[in-house]
Amino acid sequence: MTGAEWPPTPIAAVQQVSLSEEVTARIREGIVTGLLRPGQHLREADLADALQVSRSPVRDAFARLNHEGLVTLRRHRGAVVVGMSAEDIEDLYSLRRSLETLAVRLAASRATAEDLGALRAAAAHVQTDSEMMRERQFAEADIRFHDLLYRAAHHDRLYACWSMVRPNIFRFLLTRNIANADYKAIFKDEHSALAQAVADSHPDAAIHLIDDHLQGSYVRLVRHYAPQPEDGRAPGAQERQTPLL
Amino acid sequence: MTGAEWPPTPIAAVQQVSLSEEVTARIREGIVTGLLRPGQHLREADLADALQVSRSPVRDAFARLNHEGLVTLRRHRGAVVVGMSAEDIEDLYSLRRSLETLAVRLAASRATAEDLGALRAAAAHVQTDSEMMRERQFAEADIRFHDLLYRAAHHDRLYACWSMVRPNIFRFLLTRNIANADYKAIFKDEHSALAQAVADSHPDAAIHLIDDHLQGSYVRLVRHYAPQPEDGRAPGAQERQTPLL
DNA sequence: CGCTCATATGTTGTCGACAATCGACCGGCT
DNA sequence: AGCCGGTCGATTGTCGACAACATATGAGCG
Repeated sequence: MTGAEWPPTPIAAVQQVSLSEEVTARIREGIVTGLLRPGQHLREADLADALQVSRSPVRDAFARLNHEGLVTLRRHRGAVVVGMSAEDIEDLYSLRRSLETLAVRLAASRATAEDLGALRAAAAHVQTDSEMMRERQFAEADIRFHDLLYRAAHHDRLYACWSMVRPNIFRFLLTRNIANADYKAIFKDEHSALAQAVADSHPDAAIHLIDDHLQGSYVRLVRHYAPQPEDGRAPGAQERQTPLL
Repeated sequence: MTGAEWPPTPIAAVQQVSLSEEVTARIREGIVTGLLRPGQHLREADLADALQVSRSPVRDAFARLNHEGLVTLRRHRGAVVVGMSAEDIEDLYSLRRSLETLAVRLAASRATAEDLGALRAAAAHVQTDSEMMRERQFAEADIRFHDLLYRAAHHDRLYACWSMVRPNIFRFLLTRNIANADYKAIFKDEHSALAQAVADSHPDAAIHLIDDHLQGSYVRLVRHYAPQPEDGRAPGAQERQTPLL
């Protein structure tokens, strides 16, 4: 009994999101969906105008997105949306493998009953309406499962590291069309097996599974990378064509 | 030829530090040295007054220190200096092992000649005036070596993760009196061997060395933890006795 | 006497404005 | 013609003030 879940009917606590977090989410959304293109210069005043807020929350959002690696922040020169190169995918996944290996090992010993239930539910949720899911929902479901995996590790700093990686993975999942039927089946099976290994407290098995899972995910991502045309940073002349948000 | 080092005489570029970074460094210094005690409530206005700046840089600093895990930030309730529990040490070192294992593996293949030179110099620097070094300098030298190790990996996001861990390790090194002659010799030997393995491009050997090195460091830290009296968060009544900075 | 509700206080979140700084453009000199 | 220095516009970094929120305090009631 953790004492945190009451009443039994899971009424989600109204999350009092700060305006900064809201702005951060909006801009992040714009970046991961591709509305804000790589190489595009983001001006605080413009974003503040577009979002009807002051520059302070926008400034705060830039700092957070910088920590997440979605924008680069140069002194007195503002924020620039970073591009996604093959090296980025490689770095992201090498880091993710290190982090997630630790996560599943810890989860295998620290996960509570609630954690395991949430994990199984997330893995099953992909199964239930697997056919009708659009790319966006599929990417969200995938991210959600791995997020629960990290949460089950009960390691705040590890989760903070994952929070830096997560938006980038989400961005990859959205831009590469990763959501076809084969992948869905693969993900469902692997997620379920992973949840089972964690539930059974078999860290070695779980580590092996997450390693294969991430390796496969990485391979599929780089396979989809080559046909992707013109993903580097824009030439610079046509940066301001798209509206800001 | 990287083209970044000229003239041959290494004139350090004057680093234009933002006021926010300066404030961040000051407060971080106060926390790691123990001037700002665990559990102490930090008010933006007080810090701003003490440092003769506005609240904006202090606010920015709080956000950074929150990312580093040195303070916790609660909505409308400000920042609180976090304590150092045995679980923190365990979590920090489990995370550090994952990160640094990846770092040395990458460094073994990506390190440039300059990286290796800096690594060897840092390892040797501990050797040269090993006897006269005070705890503070020793801790700085240790951190500096590992920092160079991460830099040699040329993995920005990995380095960002290390930047979150680093201040905490530094804090541990300062509060546990880790700087006696034996430890110095151990660190010198292990750092040198590590630098050599990286220089020889032997990732497996380097991984093994870093694993042992961190394991030994962890054991020494927890050994010094027990005799440490009253390190948890203060009872709350005597929080404001010490001056702010 | 204990509990609930309204008030009060202090702190943070947000805002608009000023000033410092950076990059670009232009004129003058070698 | 090429290079250097000065000036200008644009953008960010910092500031002080206001408003919103959370907690603490005290009165009223059962």
